[in-house]
Amino acid sequence: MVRTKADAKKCCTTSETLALPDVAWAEDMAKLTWALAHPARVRIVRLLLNRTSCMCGEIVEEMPLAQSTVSQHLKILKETGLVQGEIDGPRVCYCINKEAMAKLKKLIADL
Amino acid sequence: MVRTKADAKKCCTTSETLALPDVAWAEDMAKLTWALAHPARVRIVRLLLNRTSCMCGEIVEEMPLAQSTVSQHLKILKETGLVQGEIDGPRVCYCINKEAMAKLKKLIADL
DNA sequence: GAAGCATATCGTAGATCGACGATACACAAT
DNA sequence: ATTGTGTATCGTCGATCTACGATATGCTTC
Repeated sequence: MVRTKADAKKCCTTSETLALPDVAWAEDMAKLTWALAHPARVRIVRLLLNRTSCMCGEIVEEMPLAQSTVSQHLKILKETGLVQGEIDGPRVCYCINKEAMAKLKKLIADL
Repeated sequence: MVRTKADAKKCCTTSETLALPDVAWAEDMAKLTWALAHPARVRIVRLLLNRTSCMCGEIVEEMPLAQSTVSQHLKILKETGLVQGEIDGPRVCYCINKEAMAKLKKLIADL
């Protein structure tokens, strides 16, 4: 089972394109996936998907994290556009941005 | 347009379930999305998807990064299972782990 | 205006990331 | 065995993440 250089060559079909995908596209994808790259943020998103909307306080109650930490994660989710926050008096009502969600799903599905 | 406490209440349908998703599920999702949470790794994955397989050196050539940096990213992709590396003599042939890829797609699609 | 509640921001500390060059390792060819 | 090539690992540095408590902000109510 000695493998020669010729054998190794077989593993790579050099005729296939190697062109790098668009840098902007990659950054877009990375930004969106990064939003979900932390268990706490995944749980928050899942939580919001189960409801039409949710108050910040309710999220904090369900998470084993300090209020300030949850607020930080929410900020990240807002910055990436996955989540929207609507000020409602002294509270804030969070909900999923369905467009951003659809974009993420499409990006992954088309991968 | 003064909003009272009763109005605020409307924004949240408290009858909906608030049960947190499984922690393990969230960690699973976070691990996989984190693998794509960097533009360089997104580009590498895309590159591998365009080919049946690819040598490490070819990836390095196409990326504006040092060989050691690319190797680090590949290590992360291998650890998350998205990418497999097959030793082929002195070289390593990388390819996408289709099962892991399918799992990621399903996780996102089912979100 | 004062008090109270909900949320955001600040400041900090430790952990991890991301980049690189230098170096070690593994295999092939000589 | 030695050399050369391709890849992985090490060590380091600055930047960023994540967590927290403390504090500021904004709105409502009294």
